[in-house]
Amino acid sequence: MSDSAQPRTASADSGTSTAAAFSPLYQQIKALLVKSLDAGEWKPGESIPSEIELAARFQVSQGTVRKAVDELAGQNILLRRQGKGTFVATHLEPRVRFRFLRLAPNEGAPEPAQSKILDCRRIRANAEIARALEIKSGEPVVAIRRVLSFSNVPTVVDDIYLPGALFKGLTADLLNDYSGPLYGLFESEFDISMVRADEQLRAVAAPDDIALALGLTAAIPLLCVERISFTYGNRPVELRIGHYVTNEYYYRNSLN
Amino acid sequence: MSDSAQPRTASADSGTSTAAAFSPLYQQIKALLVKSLDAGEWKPGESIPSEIELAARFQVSQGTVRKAVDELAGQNILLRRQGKGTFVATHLEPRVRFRFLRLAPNEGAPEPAQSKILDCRRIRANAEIARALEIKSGEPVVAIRRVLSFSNVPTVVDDIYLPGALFKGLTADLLNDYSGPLYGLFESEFDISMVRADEQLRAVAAPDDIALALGLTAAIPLLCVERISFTYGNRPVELRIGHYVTNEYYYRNSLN
DNA sequence: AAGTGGTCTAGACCACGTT
DNA sequence: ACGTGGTCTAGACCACTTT
Repeated sequence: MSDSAQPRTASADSGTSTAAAFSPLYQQIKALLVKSLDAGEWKPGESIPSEIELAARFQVSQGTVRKAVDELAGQNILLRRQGKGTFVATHLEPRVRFRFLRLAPNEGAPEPAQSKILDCRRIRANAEIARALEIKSGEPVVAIRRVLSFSNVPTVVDDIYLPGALFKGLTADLLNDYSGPLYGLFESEFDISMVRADEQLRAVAAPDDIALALGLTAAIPLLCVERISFTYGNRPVELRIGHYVTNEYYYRNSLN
Repeated sequence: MSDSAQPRTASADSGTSTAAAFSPLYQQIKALLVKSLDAGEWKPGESIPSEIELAARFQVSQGTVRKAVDELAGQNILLRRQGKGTFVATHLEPRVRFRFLRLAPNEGAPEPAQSKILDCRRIRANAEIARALEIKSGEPVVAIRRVLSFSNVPTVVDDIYLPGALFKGLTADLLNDYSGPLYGLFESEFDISMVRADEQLRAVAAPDDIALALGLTAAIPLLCVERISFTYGNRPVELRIGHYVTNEYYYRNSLN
Protein backbone atom coordinates (compact mmCIF):
# COMPACT_ATOMS: atom_id res chain seq x y z
CA MET A 1 0.00 0.00 0.00
CA SER A 2 1.51 3.26 -1.12
CA ASP A 3 0.10 6.71 -0.58
CA SER A 4 -3.61 6.76 0.12
CA ALA A 5 -3.59 9.99 2.09
CA GLN A 6 -5.99 11.82 -0.18
CA PRO A 7 -9.18 12.62 1.69
CA ARG A 8 -12.34 11.33 0.11
CA THR A 9 -14.19 14.44 -0.92
CA ALA A 10 -17.42 14.51 1.01
CA SER A 11 -20.01 16.49 -0.87
CA ALA A 12 -20.55 16.74 -4.58
CA ASP A 13 -20.91 20.12 -6.20
CA SER A 14 -24.35 21.57 -5.71
CA GLY A 15 -24.17 22.93 -9.23
CA THR A 16 -24.93 26.56 -8.69
CA SER A 17 -22.39 28.13 -6.42
CA THR A 18 -18.73 28.04 -5.49
CA ALA A 19 -16.25 25.23 -4.97
CA ALA A 20 -17.06 21.93 -3.31
CA ALA A 21 -16.77 22.06 0.48
CA PHE A 22 -13.56 20.39 1.52
CA SER A 23 -14.09 18.07 4.43
CA PRO A 24 -11.17 16.36 6.16
CA LEU A 25 -11.36 12.62 6.62
CA TYR A 26 -11.53 12.82 10.38
CA GLN A 27 -14.58 15.08 10.13
CA GLN A 28 -16.26 12.49 7.98
CA ILE A 29 -15.38 9.79 10.50
CA LYS A 30 -16.74 12.00 13.24
CA ALA A 31 -20.02 12.36 11.37
CA LEU A 32 -20.21 8.59 10.92
CA LEU A 33 -19.62 8.06 14.62
CA VAL A 34 -22.35 10.54 15.53
CA LYS A 35 -24.65 8.80 13.08
CA SER A 36 -24.03 5.48 14.82
CA LEU A 37 -24.57 7.07 18.21
CA ASP A 38 -27.78 8.64 17.00
CA ALA A 39 -28.93 5.30 15.60
CA GLY A 40 -28.35 3.74 19.01
CA GLU A 41 -25.62 1.39 17.89
CA TRP A 42 -23.86 2.15 21.17
CA LYS A 43 -25.93 3.17 24.19
CA PRO A 44 -24.95 5.69 26.88
CA GLY A 45 -22.54 4.09 29.31
CA GLU A 46 -21.44 1.43 26.85
CA SER A 47 -18.03 1.30 25.22
CA ILE A 48 -17.55 1.87 21.53
CA PRO A 49 -15.15 -0.29 19.50
CA SER A 50 -11.43 0.25 20.04
CA GLU A 51 -9.56 2.70 17.86
CA ILE A 52 -7.93 -0.16 15.98
CA GLU A 53 -11.29 -1.74 15.21
CA LEU A 54 -12.76 1.57 14.10
CA ALA A 55 -9.73 2.23 11.91
CA ALA A 56 -10.28 -1.11 10.18
CA ARG A 57 -14.00 -0.48 9.83
CA PHE A 58 -13.58 2.93 8.25
CA GLN A 59 -10.44 2.02 6.31
CA VAL A 60 -8.36 4.83 7.77
CA SER A 61 -5.37 4.99 10.06
CA GLN A 62 -5.67 4.83 13.81
CA GLY A 63 -4.45 8.41 13.99
CA THR A 64 -7.40 9.64 11.97
CA VAL A 65 -9.89 7.77 14.14
CA ARG A 66 -8.09 9.18 17.13
CA LYS A 67 -8.57 12.74 15.97
CA ALA A 68 -12.28 12.16 15.35
CA VAL A 69 -12.74 10.58 18.77
CA ASP A 70 -10.67 13.33 20.37
CA GLU A 71 -13.09 15.96 19.13
CA LEU A 72 -16.13 14.03 20.29
CA ALA A 73 -14.50 13.56 23.68
CA GLY A 74 -13.84 17.30 23.74
CA GLN A 75 -17.55 17.88 23.23
CA ASN A 76 -18.30 15.49 26.11
CA ILE A 77 -20.12 13.16 23.75
CA LEU A 78 -17.59 10.41 24.31
CA LEU A 79 -15.48 9.69 27.35
CA ARG A 80 -12.00 8.21 27.09
CA ARG A 81 -10.65 6.02 29.87
CA GLN A 82 -7.09 4.97 29.46
CA GLY A 83 -6.61 1.24 29.60
CA LYS A 84 -10.34 0.57 29.45
CA GLY A 85 -11.77 2.03 26.28
CA THR A 86 -13.95 4.85 24.99
CA PHE A 87 -17.46 5.18 26.35
CA VAL A 88 -20.65 6.95 25.40
CA ALA A 89 -21.28 9.77 27.86
CA THR A 90 -24.28 9.35 30.12
CA HIS A 91 -26.12 11.67 32.45
CA LEU A 92 -26.40 8.81 34.92
CA GLU A 93 -22.76 9.14 35.89
CA PRO A 94 -22.21 11.54 38.79
CA ARG A 95 -19.19 12.91 36.99
CA VAL A 96 -21.37 14.36 34.21
CA ARG A 97 -24.23 15.54 36.37
CA PHE A 98 -23.00 18.98 37.23
CA ARG A 99 -22.40 19.80 33.61
CA PHE A 100 -26.03 20.81 33.18
CA LEU A 101 -26.91 21.83 36.73
CA ARG A 102 -24.88 24.96 37.32
CA LEU A 103 -26.18 25.91 40.73
CA ALA A 104 -23.59 25.87 43.47
CA PRO A 105 -24.03 26.83 47.11
CA ASN A 106 -22.49 30.05 48.40
CA GLU A 107 -20.91 28.00 51.15
CA GLY A 108 -20.08 24.36 51.47
CA ALA A 109 -20.03 21.46 49.08
CA PRO A 110 -22.68 20.85 46.41
CA GLU A 111 -25.47 18.53 47.49
CA PRO A 112 -27.73 16.39 45.35
CA ALA A 113 -31.12 17.86 44.55
CA GLN A 114 -34.49 16.32 45.34
CA SER A 115 -37.09 16.62 42.63
CA LYS A 116 -40.85 16.87 43.10
CA ILE A 117 -43.20 16.72 40.13
CA LEU A 118 -46.01 19.23 40.44
CA ASP A 119 -47.62 18.63 37.09
CA CYS A 120 -47.30 16.57 33.93
CA ARG A 121 -49.76 16.93 31.08
CA ARG A 122 -49.98 16.82 27.35
CA ILE A 123 -50.70 20.13 25.67
CA ARG A 124 -50.43 21.63 22.20
CA ALA A 125 -47.39 23.71 21.32
CA ASN A 126 -47.87 27.44 21.33
CA ALA A 127 -45.75 29.62 19.07
CA GLU A 128 -42.87 29.97 21.53
CA ILE A 129 -42.61 26.25 22.26
CA ALA A 130 -42.97 25.37 18.59
CA ARG A 131 -40.17 27.71 17.60
CA ALA A 132 -37.84 26.39 20.27
CA LEU A 133 -38.48 22.72 19.49
CA GLU A 134 -38.67 23.27 15.73
CA ILE A 135 -42.08 21.70 15.47
CA LYS A 136 -45.40 23.11 14.25
CA SER A 137 -47.71 25.14 16.43
CA GLY A 138 -50.43 22.90 17.79
CA GLU A 139 -48.38 19.73 17.76
CA PRO A 140 -48.51 17.66 20.96
CA VAL A 141 -46.06 18.49 23.72
CA VAL A 142 -45.47 17.08 27.19
CA ALA A 143 -45.47 19.87 29.76
CA ILE A 144 -43.90 19.20 33.16
CA ARG A 145 -43.56 21.40 36.17
CA ARG A 146 -41.27 20.37 38.98
CA VAL A 147 -39.50 21.80 42.01
CA LEU A 148 -35.89 21.12 42.90
CA SER A 149 -34.90 21.36 46.56
CA PHE A 150 -31.52 21.34 48.22
CA SER A 151 -31.47 20.20 51.84
CA ASN A 152 -35.26 20.50 51.74
CA VAL A 153 -35.13 24.13 50.64
CA PRO A 154 -37.14 24.67 47.43
CA THR A 155 -34.79 26.48 45.10
CA VAL A 156 -35.76 25.87 41.49
CA VAL A 157 -39.01 25.64 39.56
CA ASP A 158 -38.60 24.14 36.11
CA ASP A 159 -41.20 24.23 33.36
CA ILE A 160 -40.19 21.60 30.86
CA TYR A 161 -41.60 21.09 27.38
CA LEU A 162 -40.84 18.00 25.32
CA PRO A 163 -41.96 16.97 21.84
CA GLY A 164 -44.84 14.53 22.33
CA ALA A 165 -43.74 12.45 19.38
CA LEU A 166 -40.47 11.54 21.09
CA PHE A 167 -41.79 10.98 24.62
CA LYS A 168 -44.74 8.66 24.10
CA GLY A 169 -45.11 6.91 27.44
CA LEU A 170 -44.09 9.79 29.67
CA THR A 171 -46.47 10.17 32.61
CA ALA A 172 -46.46 11.76 36.04
CA ASP A 173 -46.33 8.27 37.56
CA LEU A 174 -43.20 7.38 35.62
CA LEU A 175 -41.56 10.61 36.74
CA ASN A 176 -42.54 10.10 40.37
CA ASP A 177 -41.27 6.53 40.44
CA TYR A 178 -37.89 7.70 39.20
CA SER A 179 -35.11 9.17 41.28
CA GLY A 180 -32.12 10.71 39.60
CA PRO A 181 -31.49 13.24 36.89
CA LEU A 182 -34.24 13.70 34.32
CA TYR A 183 -31.76 13.42 31.48
CA GLY A 184 -30.84 9.98 32.74
CA LEU A 185 -34.47 8.92 32.50
CA PHE A 186 -34.67 10.34 29.00
CA GLU A 187 -31.67 8.24 28.00
CA SER A 188 -32.82 4.94 29.46
CA GLU A 189 -36.53 5.17 28.73
CA PHE A 190 -36.72 7.20 25.53
CA ASP A 191 -33.31 6.79 23.93
CA ILE A 192 -32.74 10.52 23.86
CA SER A 193 -29.34 11.85 24.85
CA MET A 194 -28.88 15.49 25.72
CA VAL A 195 -25.61 16.56 24.25
CA ARG A 196 -25.57 20.33 24.38
CA ALA A 197 -27.75 23.23 25.48
CA ASP A 198 -28.08 26.95 24.91
CA GLU A 199 -29.31 29.17 27.72
CA GLN A 200 -30.60 32.69 28.06
CA LEU A 201 -30.42 34.20 31.54
CA ARG A 202 -32.41 37.10 32.91
CA ALA A 203 -33.30 38.54 36.29
CA VAL A 204 -37.06 38.73 36.80
CA ALA A 205 -39.54 39.36 39.56
CA ALA A 206 -41.01 36.04 40.70
CA PRO A 207 -44.35 35.37 38.93
CA ASP A 208 -47.15 34.53 41.35
CA ASP A 209 -47.43 30.84 40.54
CA ILE A 210 -43.67 30.34 40.73
CA ALA A 211 -43.45 32.17 44.03
CA LEU A 212 -46.22 29.97 45.34
CA ALA A 213 -44.46 26.79 44.25
CA LEU A 214 -41.28 27.96 45.98
CA GLY A 215 -43.06 28.98 49.14
CA LEU A 216 -42.05 32.60 48.74
CA THR A 217 -44.11 35.33 50.33
CA ALA A 218 -43.07 38.20 48.06
CA ALA A 219 -42.05 38.63 44.43
CA ILE A 220 -38.34 38.54 45.07
CA PRO A 221 -35.87 38.63 42.16
CA LEU A 222 -35.31 35.25 40.54
CA LEU A 223 -32.82 34.09 37.97
CA CYS A 224 -34.80 33.02 34.91
CA VAL A 225 -33.00 30.46 32.78
CA GLU A 226 -34.42 29.59 29.39
CA ARG A 227 -32.75 26.50 28.03
CA ILE A 228 -33.00 24.67 24.75
CA SER A 229 -31.33 21.25 24.84
CA PHE A 230 -30.09 19.42 21.80
CA THR A 231 -29.46 15.80 20.99
CA TYR A 232 -27.07 14.45 18.35
CA GLY A 233 -27.05 16.50 15.19
CA ASN A 234 -28.18 19.70 16.92
CA ARG A 235 -31.80 18.66 17.01
CA PRO A 236 -33.68 20.53 19.77
CA VAL A 237 -35.58 18.15 22.03
CA GLU A 238 -36.32 20.15 25.15
CA LEU A 239 -37.37 23.62 26.14
CA ARG A 240 -36.88 24.31 29.81
CA ILE A 241 -37.70 27.50 31.64
CA GLY A 242 -36.26 27.55 35.12
CA HIS A 243 -36.63 30.06 37.93
CA TYR A 244 -33.83 29.92 40.48
CA VAL A 245 -33.71 31.41 43.96
CA THR A 246 -30.20 32.80 44.17
CA ASN A 247 -29.83 33.76 47.79
CA GLU A 248 -27.98 30.72 49.05
CA TYR A 249 -26.98 29.46 45.60
CA TYR A 250 -25.45 30.98 42.52
CA TYR A 251 -25.18 30.07 38.84
CA ARG A 252 -21.56 29.34 38.04
CA ASN A 253 -19.97 29.93 34.70
CA SER A 254 -16.53 30.02 33.15
CA LEU A 255 -15.40 32.19 30.29
CA ASN A 256 -12.59 30.96 28.11
CA MET B 1 19.22 9.44 15.58
CA SER B 2 17.32 6.45 16.87
CA ASP B 3 14.56 6.46 19.42
CA SER B 4 14.41 9.54 21.60
CA ALA B 5 10.72 9.30 22.35
CA GLN B 6 11.13 9.07 26.10
CA PRO B 7 9.53 12.09 27.71
CA ARG B 8 11.83 14.07 29.92
CA THR B 9 10.39 13.61 33.35
CA ALA B 10 9.33 16.99 34.59
CA SER B 11 9.36 17.09 38.34
CA ALA B 12 11.72 15.39 40.74
CA ASP B 13 10.32 13.47 43.68
CA SER B 14 9.26 15.72 46.49
CA GLY B 15 10.64 13.17 48.89
CA THR B 16 7.68 12.43 51.08
CA SER B 17 4.81 11.08 49.06
CA THR B 18 3.96 8.91 46.10
CA ALA B 19 5.42 8.56 42.62
CA ALA B 20 6.74 11.45 40.56
CA ALA B 21 4.04 13.16 38.50
CA PHE B 22 4.33 12.01 34.93
CA SER B 23 4.10 14.92 32.55
CA PRO B 24 3.95 14.38 28.78
CA LEU B 25 6.41 16.30 26.65
CA TYR B 26 3.73 18.39 24.98
CA GLN B 27 2.51 19.54 28.38
CA GLN B 28 6.01 20.68 29.20
CA ILE B 29 6.20 22.51 25.87
CA LYS B 30 2.85 24.07 26.61
CA ALA B 31 4.13 25.31 29.95
CA LEU B 32 7.22 26.76 28.26
CA LEU B 33 5.07 28.56 25.73
CA VAL B 34 2.88 30.03 28.45
CA LYS B 35 5.99 31.10 30.29
CA SER B 36 7.21 32.96 27.21
CA LEU B 37 3.80 34.54 26.73
CA ASP B 38 3.76 35.59 30.35
CA ALA B 39 7.24 37.05 30.02
CA GLY B 40 6.05 39.11 27.08
CA GLU B 41 8.31 37.46 24.52
CA TRP B 42 5.38 37.64 22.09
CA LYS B 43 2.76 40.37 22.53
CA PRO B 44 -0.98 40.08 21.87
CA GLY B 45 -1.65 40.30 18.15
CA GLU B 46 1.85 39.22 17.20
CA SER B 47 2.76 35.90 15.67
CA ILE B 48 4.78 33.31 17.51
CA PRO B 49 7.52 31.34 15.73
CA SER B 50 6.46 28.67 13.26
CA GLU B 51 5.96 25.11 14.42
CA ILE B 52 9.18 24.08 12.73
CA GLU B 53 11.15 26.77 14.53
CA LEU B 54 9.59 25.89 17.86
CA ALA B 55 10.32 22.21 17.28
CA ALA B 56 13.99 23.06 16.70
CA ARG B 57 14.08 25.33 19.74
CA PHE B 58 12.60 22.77 22.09
CA GLN B 59 14.29 19.78 20.46
CA VAL B 60 11.08 17.90 19.85
CA SER B 61 9.16 16.88 16.77
CA GLN B 62 6.78 19.21 15.00
CA GLY B 63 3.91 16.95 16.02
CA THR B 64 4.64 17.48 19.67
CA VAL B 65 4.77 21.26 19.25
CA ARG B 66 1.55 20.99 17.30
CA LYS B 67 -0.23 19.25 20.13
CA ALA B 68 0.93 21.88 22.62
CA VAL B 69 -0.16 24.72 20.35
CA ASP B 70 -3.46 22.95 19.65
CA GLU B 71 -4.32 22.96 23.31
CA LEU B 72 -3.43 26.63 23.74
CA ALA B 73 -5.51 27.45 20.69
CA GLY B 74 -8.35 25.47 22.23
CA GLN B 75 -8.10 27.68 25.30
CA ASN B 76 -8.23 30.76 23.08
CA ILE B 77 -4.78 31.77 24.23
CA LEU B 78 -3.35 31.35 20.74
CA LEU B 79 -5.05 31.74 17.40
CA ARG B 80 -4.09 29.65 14.39
CA ARG B 81 -4.46 31.08 10.90
CA GLN B 82 -3.70 28.67 8.11
CA GLY B 83 -1.08 29.92 5.73
CA LYS B 84 -0.19 32.87 7.96
CA GLY B 85 0.98 31.62 11.31
CA THR B 86 -0.04 31.33 14.94
CA PHE B 87 -0.90 34.52 16.81
CA VAL B 88 -1.29 35.61 20.40
CA ALA B 89 -4.97 36.24 21.10
CA THR B 90 -5.91 39.85 21.77
CA HIS B 91 -9.04 41.50 23.10
CA LEU B 92 -8.59 44.21 20.49
CA GLU B 93 -9.80 41.91 17.75
CA PRO B 94 -13.55 42.11 17.23
CA ARG B 95 -13.60 38.34 16.84
CA VAL B 96 -12.61 37.86 20.47
CA ARG B 97 -14.68 40.64 21.98
CA PHE B 98 -17.90 38.79 22.56
CA ARG B 99 -16.13 36.07 24.42
CA PHE B 100 -16.24 38.09 27.63
CA LEU B 101 -19.30 40.24 26.98
CA ARG B 102 -22.17 37.78 27.01
CA LEU B 103 -25.06 40.19 26.72
CA ALA B 104 -27.09 39.80 23.56
CA PRO B 105 -30.22 41.71 22.55
CA ASN B 106 -33.61 39.96 22.62
CA GLU B 107 -34.11 41.15 19.06
CA GLY B 108 -31.72 42.20 16.36
CA ALA B 109 -27.98 42.03 15.98
CA PRO B 110 -25.48 42.80 18.76
CA GLU B 111 -24.26 46.38 18.84
CA PRO B 112 -21.04 47.74 20.27
CA ALA B 113 -21.29 49.19 23.76
CA GLN B 114 -20.41 52.72 24.78
CA SER B 115 -18.56 53.05 28.05
CA LYS B 116 -18.73 55.95 30.49
CA ILE B 117 -16.41 56.13 33.48
CA LEU B 118 -18.20 57.32 36.59
CA ASP B 119 -15.37 56.95 39.01
CA CYS B 120 -11.76 55.83 39.29
CA ARG B 121 -9.89 55.95 42.54
CA ARG B 122 -7.29 54.10 44.50
CA ILE B 123 -8.50 52.37 47.64
CA ARG B 124 -7.31 49.68 50.01
CA ALA B 125 -8.48 46.13 49.55
CA ASN B 126 -11.21 44.96 51.87
CA ALA B 127 -11.47 41.29 52.76
CA GLU B 128 -13.64 40.37 49.78
CA ILE B 129 -11.41 42.07 47.22
CA ALA B 130 -8.27 40.71 48.83
CA ARG B 131 -9.57 37.17 48.72
CA ALA B 132 -10.60 37.46 45.08
CA LEU B 133 -7.33 39.01 43.93
CA GLU B 134 -5.18 36.88 46.23
CA ILE B 135 -3.55 39.87 47.83
CA LYS B 136 -3.48 41.07 51.43
CA SER B 137 -6.23 43.12 52.99
CA GLY B 138 -5.26 46.77 52.92
CA GLU B 139 -3.08 46.55 49.83
CA PRO B 140 -3.72 49.23 47.19
CA VAL B 141 -6.40 48.59 44.62
CA VAL B 142 -7.75 50.61 41.71
CA ALA B 143 -11.54 50.88 41.92
CA ILE B 144 -13.46 51.84 38.81
CA ARG B 145 -17.14 52.32 38.26
CA ARG B 146 -18.48 52.59 34.75
CA VAL B 147 -21.72 52.34 32.80
CA LEU B 148 -22.14 50.47 29.55
CA SER B 149 -24.87 51.63 27.18
CA PHE B 150 -26.28 50.06 24.07
CA SER B 151 -27.90 52.47 21.60
CA ASN B 152 -27.71 55.04 24.36
CA VAL B 153 -29.66 52.88 26.79
CA PRO B 154 -27.70 52.39 30.04
CA THR B 155 -27.66 48.64 30.62
CA VAL B 156 -24.68 47.65 32.75
CA VAL B 157 -22.93 49.10 35.78
CA ASP B 158 -19.55 47.55 36.43
CA ASP B 159 -17.53 47.91 39.60
CA ILE B 160 -14.00 46.89 38.78
CA TYR B 161 -11.16 46.22 41.19
CA LEU B 162 -7.57 45.84 40.03
CA PRO B 163 -4.37 45.19 41.99
CA GLY B 164 -2.67 48.58 42.34
CA ALA B 165 0.75 47.03 41.95
CA LEU B 166 -0.02 45.92 38.40
CA PHE B 167 -1.87 49.03 37.22
CA LYS B 168 0.45 51.86 38.20
CA GLY B 169 -0.49 54.66 35.83
CA LEU B 170 -4.20 53.94 35.58
CA THR B 171 -6.24 57.11 35.92
CA ALA B 172 -9.73 58.33 35.04
CA ASP B 173 -8.21 60.47 32.30
CA LEU B 174 -6.52 57.50 30.68
CA LEU B 175 -9.80 55.58 30.78
CA ASN B 176 -11.77 58.48 29.35
CA ASP B 177 -9.33 59.05 26.50
CA TYR B 178 -9.64 55.42 25.48
CA SER B 179 -12.37 53.90 23.36
CA GLY B 180 -12.61 50.17 23.02
CA PRO B 181 -12.69 47.20 25.34
CA LEU B 182 -11.05 47.64 28.72
CA TYR B 183 -9.17 44.39 28.33
CA GLY B 184 -7.57 45.81 25.21
CA LEU B 185 -6.31 48.78 27.21
CA PHE B 186 -4.97 46.44 29.88
CA GLU B 187 -3.01 44.56 27.21
CA SER B 188 -1.50 47.55 25.48
CA GLU B 189 -0.84 49.79 28.48
CA PHE B 190 -0.16 47.35 31.29
CA ASP B 191 0.92 44.15 29.57
CA ILE B 192 -1.80 42.17 31.24
CA SER B 193 -3.76 39.66 29.17
CA MET B 194 -7.05 38.31 30.40
CA VAL B 195 -7.14 34.68 29.52
CA ARG B 196 -9.99 33.16 31.49
CA ALA B 197 -12.66 34.17 33.96
CA ASP B 198 -15.00 32.59 36.48
CA GLU B 199 -18.40 34.11 37.10
CA GLN B 200 -21.10 33.77 39.72
CA LEU B 201 -24.56 34.92 38.67
CA ARG B 202 -27.45 35.94 40.89
CA ALA B 203 -30.69 37.86 40.58
CA VAL B 204 -30.84 40.80 42.95
CA ALA B 205 -32.94 43.88 43.58
CA ALA B 206 -31.14 46.91 42.22
CA PRO B 207 -29.17 48.67 44.98
CA ASP B 208 -29.94 52.38 45.19
CA ASP B 209 -26.66 53.65 43.79
CA ILE B 210 -26.75 51.21 40.89
CA ALA B 211 -30.34 52.08 40.08
CA LEU B 212 -29.38 55.74 40.08
CA ALA B 213 -26.46 55.15 37.73
CA LEU B 214 -28.74 53.28 35.36
CA GLY B 215 -31.49 55.89 35.51
CA LEU B 216 -33.96 53.44 37.00
CA THR B 217 -36.86 54.70 39.08
CA ALA B 218 -37.50 51.53 41.05
CA ALA B 219 -35.47 48.66 42.43
CA ILE B 220 -36.15 46.29 39.56
CA PRO B 221 -34.49 42.86 39.42
CA LEU B 222 -30.96 42.96 38.01
CA LEU B 223 -28.61 40.22 36.99
CA CYS B 224 -25.58 40.46 39.28
CA VAL B 225 -22.42 39.03 37.76
CA GLU B 226 -19.38 38.58 39.95
CA ARG B 227 -16.36 37.89 37.83
CA ILE B 228 -12.77 37.03 38.65
CA SER B 229 -10.49 37.28 35.63
CA PHE B 230 -7.19 35.46 35.32
CA THR B 231 -4.04 36.05 33.34
CA TYR B 232 -1.48 33.41 32.33
CA GLY B 233 -0.87 30.86 35.02
CA ASN B 234 -4.27 31.30 36.65
CA ARG B 235 -3.25 34.44 38.48
CA PRO B 236 -6.32 36.53 39.37
CA VAL B 237 -5.93 40.14 38.24
CA GLU B 238 -9.43 41.54 38.22
CA LEU B 239 -12.56 41.43 40.34
CA ARG B 240 -15.57 42.79 38.52
CA ILE B 241 -19.07 43.06 39.89
CA GLY B 242 -21.60 43.88 37.20
CA HIS B 243 -25.28 44.65 37.40
CA TYR B 244 -27.15 44.03 34.17
CA VAL B 245 -30.60 45.22 33.13
CA THR B 246 -32.08 42.18 31.42
CA ASN B 247 -35.26 43.49 29.87
CA GLU B 248 -34.03 44.06 26.34
CA TYR B 249 -30.86 41.98 26.73
CA TYR B 250 -30.03 38.57 28.07
CA TYR B 251 -26.92 36.74 29.23
CA ARG B 252 -26.17 33.95 26.79
CA ASN B 253 -24.48 30.72 27.71
CA SER B 254 -23.83 27.32 26.23
CA LEU B 255 -23.57 24.05 28.08
CA ASN B 256 -21.44 21.33 26.61
C1' DA C 1 7.92 29.49 -5.41
C1' DA C 2 8.19 29.51 -0.67
C1' DG C 3 6.38 29.42 3.90
C1' DT C 4 2.68 28.57 7.05
C1' DG C 5 -0.64 25.64 9.30
C1' DG C 6 -3.72 21.24 8.32
C1' DT C 7 -4.27 16.32 7.26
C1' DC C 8 -2.91 11.58 6.99
C1' DT C 9 -0.12 7.69 7.58
C1' DA C 10 2.89 4.09 9.87
C1' DG C 11 5.29 2.54 13.50
C1' DA C 12 7.40 2.53 18.12
C1' DC C 13 6.88 2.80 22.78
C1' DC C 14 4.57 4.22 27.42
C1' DA C 15 0.84 4.19 31.01
C1' DC C 16 -3.15 2.06 32.66
C1' DG C 17 -6.40 -1.58 33.63
C1' DT C 18 -7.85 -6.35 33.26
C1' DT C 19 -7.05 -11.11 32.81
C1' DA D 1 0.51 -11.18 29.14
C1' DC D 2 -2.60 -8.58 26.68
C1' DG D 3 -5.59 -4.92 25.15
C1' DT D 4 -6.79 -0.24 25.75
C1' DG D 5 -5.91 4.60 25.14
C1' DG D 6 -1.76 8.15 25.34
C1' DT D 7 2.61 9.99 23.58
C1' DC D 8 6.18 10.76 20.23
C1' DT D 9 8.38 10.60 15.94
C1' DA D 10 9.24 11.08 10.84
C1' DG D 11 7.74 11.92 6.52
C1' DA D 12 4.48 12.90 2.78
C1' DC D 13 1.15 15.66 0.92
C1' DC D 14 -2.79 19.31 0.96
C1' DA D 15 -4.72 24.06 1.60
C1' DC D 16 -4.01 28.76 2.30
C1' DT D 17 -1.38 33.13 2.12
C1' DT D 18 2.27 35.98 0.70
C1' DT D 19 6.28 37.08 -2.14
